[in-house]
Amino acid sequence: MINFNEIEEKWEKKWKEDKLYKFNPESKKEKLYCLEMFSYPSGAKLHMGHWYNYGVTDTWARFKKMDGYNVFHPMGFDAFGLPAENYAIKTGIHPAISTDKNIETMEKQLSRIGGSWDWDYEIKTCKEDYYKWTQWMFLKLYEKGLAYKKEAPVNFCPSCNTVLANEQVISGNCERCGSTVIRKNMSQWFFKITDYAEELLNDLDKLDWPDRTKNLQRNWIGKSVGAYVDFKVDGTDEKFTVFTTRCDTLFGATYCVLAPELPLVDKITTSLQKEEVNKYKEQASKQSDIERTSTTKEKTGVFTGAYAINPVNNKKIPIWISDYVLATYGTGAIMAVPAHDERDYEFAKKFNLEIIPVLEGGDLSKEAFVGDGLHINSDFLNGLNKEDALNKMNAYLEEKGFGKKTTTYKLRDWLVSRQRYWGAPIPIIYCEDCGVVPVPEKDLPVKLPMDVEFAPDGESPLKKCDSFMNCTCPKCGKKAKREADTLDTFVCSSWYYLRYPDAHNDKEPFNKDLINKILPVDKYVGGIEHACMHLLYARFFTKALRDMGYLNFDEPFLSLVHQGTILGPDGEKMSKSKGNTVAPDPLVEKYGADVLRGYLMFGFNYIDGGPWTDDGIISINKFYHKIERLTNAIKESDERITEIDKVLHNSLKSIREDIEKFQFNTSMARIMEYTNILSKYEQSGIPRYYIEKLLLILAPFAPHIAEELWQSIGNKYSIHNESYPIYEEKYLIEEEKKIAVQVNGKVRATITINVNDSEDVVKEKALVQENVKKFTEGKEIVKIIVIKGKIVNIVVK
RNA sequence: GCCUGAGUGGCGAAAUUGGUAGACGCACAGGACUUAAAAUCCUGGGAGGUUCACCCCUCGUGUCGGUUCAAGUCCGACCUUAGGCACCA
Repeated sequence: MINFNEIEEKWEKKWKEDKLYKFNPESKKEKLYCLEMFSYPSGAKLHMGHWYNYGVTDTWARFKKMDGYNVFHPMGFDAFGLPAENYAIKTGIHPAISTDKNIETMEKQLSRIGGSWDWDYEIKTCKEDYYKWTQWMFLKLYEKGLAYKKEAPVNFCPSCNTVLANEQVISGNCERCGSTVIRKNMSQWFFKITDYAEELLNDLDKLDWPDRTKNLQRNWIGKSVGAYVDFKVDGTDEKFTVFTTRCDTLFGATYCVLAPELPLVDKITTSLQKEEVNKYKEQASKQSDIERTSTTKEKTGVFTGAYAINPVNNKKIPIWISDYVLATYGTGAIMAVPAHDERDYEFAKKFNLEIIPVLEGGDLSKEAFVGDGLHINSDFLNGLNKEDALNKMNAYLEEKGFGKKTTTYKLRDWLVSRQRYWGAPIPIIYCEDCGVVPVPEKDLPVKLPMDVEFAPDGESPLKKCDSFMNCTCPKCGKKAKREADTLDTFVCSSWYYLRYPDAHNDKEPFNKDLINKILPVDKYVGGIEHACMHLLYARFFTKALRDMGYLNFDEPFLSLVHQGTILGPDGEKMSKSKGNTVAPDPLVEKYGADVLRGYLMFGFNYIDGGPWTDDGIISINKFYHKIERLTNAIKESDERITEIDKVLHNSLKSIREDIEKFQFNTSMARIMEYTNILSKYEQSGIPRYYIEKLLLILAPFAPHIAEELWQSIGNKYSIHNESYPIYEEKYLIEEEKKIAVQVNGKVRATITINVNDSEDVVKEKALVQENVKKFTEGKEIVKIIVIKGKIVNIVVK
């Protein structure tokens, strides 16, 4: 019996030496870019998730290569980021050193998977030759007005001591460490992803992505169509704009509410109310986001003393402030229609504000009526339904200049600066005379200094590094200071797929012609947790670069697959604290990489994942050893066996279809069916032809074992340069077929039909069945449905 | 509350998209080989009923209805569960 583990290392070495997986960009074959999300080089060993993602996707890539595609399949590391820095703070080991070491370990471990990556295209985002171009990206976005700095209330993680993007705040907590995020006013760099909100939303329709993921993005972008309506502040020149999705209820607006942070609040607050307003403002600013947005919290608010004029009826309505209105959404101001909005109703009830119904229906003494109803108390809208009223009001507002139709999004601009060390420095210089000056392209990269004190204290560690901070202004030559913040690592990963095909280009981030040939990525595989982060950011980058003329495609990832999660044997998510982790390494040592890959493919629905079982992996070990035995039963003979041919070609057809769908469990099942039929002939010997087919079929699934056995039957190295077997239709045609005969939808018999049987013959065959007769006798046959080659259903009364 | 998925044997799962539910495998049971075990091979199997046995019958894909000659698949309502969003105006 072969020791799988031993032969695997032998072949991996040889494949590497021979550069078996060398990508040839000049190839005339159709290109296919297969990409797994690259990983962070942590100190820990590869976990089951890595194997599940990389091992299984590799089978797909190998299949495509054997099937005639010019497969581009690179690998690299997302090497900047907090863990290395935190590790450094703890141990004193510099992130550059620990990261390099981790990468080296991971490279070794990855090669043990037996992946068909071409390592000549490897990327490490923390290296100068990469982050130089990350900085270049920043400059290009800056040039285009898509990168800007502004003072704004931002999410700050007190534990990581840095700001976070909205996407990195998971229900009020830091995505990385789980600490409660607080709000801080800080001057920060943003990317204007909101400029692309509409396109990011619309282009989802073009993508072969899971619906789940598309919905997450749609939800996150949060488009909502409504109108801006301008309100004048009574007795002043001030005015403000509210956003509403129901401008048709404008006649029911009985008060307005401003977010407490709005600058306008101070301008309009009457002296009588000043004290109360200030007190409320202070209170509100102290609250965390979770406290503030809790739906269970009772409404609070304060009257400003000022009144607004409702433009449609010139009614004076009071202006309040309340924290239930968010400064960051819409305009930070609303018109309140308490009769038809639950929140406004609650607020109005508490503070005794007027409630005017403008829609028919409901019982306002109990609650707000939020359903649909015909308009009342609404002048020219009376009697209209929602749709008509909206149209009419929109037209009216526009005509009178009171407001206009508009669209808002929940998506906010992407905050990219971080007050941490281990990241790409932002290529910006501050000059007293010239202001904000971008670093000229020729001066890139702005090197990350190595000798830095990086204990985080809420300010960038780079700030304390004089040799870094002090520079001369590129414009006027005077002394100047550098930007001390670094870029979020999500910026690095937003364009890495563009760098791979041209990873060693030192003149530009990529050659335009080359990447337009190899991109977009045809198959992208990774976890769903990146749905509203990496996957959204990368789409934004692609679109922005397209608009700058660098790319001729709109979307980076045409087809996306998420692997599921392999859970611990207890059905819980694997975690060290629960002690339910299953490490790949010991299993690889015991059974080999192919067996582990095989079980990961066979034992789960790839997209669902599921709990690990040891029994499962044993069964694949048995299966591969069975293939080994069958290979030993090889017989030099040209004999063809019809029974085997049928199974072979049927299996081949299914295997192809299933691999296409990332259904490796069923494709493995078909291989098993084929081996089952072969094993019937084990004693008498199996003709070479069938053994070769078996190994070729197996090659993408168990690349090492297939290579070894291929050689053992005297074939030429390497099996991975062979073509994947193709099925022939003629073997799929069944001359005879067993089909079911139903009476009133219940199966009562099966009959064997011939392909050439006419419908009448089939009916005849069905009706003469004993058991069919039993159920039809004495009854009237209403009709007989014959579905060709599938079923007969006799309807009786 | 809103938006997505998911729910099928003891277990992992499959089902040509409306056409014999449970492919393939695990575990299990019986048998063969063996002094014995391991390994391997063969047979069996959704539940219940009937039968010496084969046949056959009833029920069966979370629940309740509906459409259809025919429903795991389509429609409606609901339950459970996972994930996302949530005072978004």
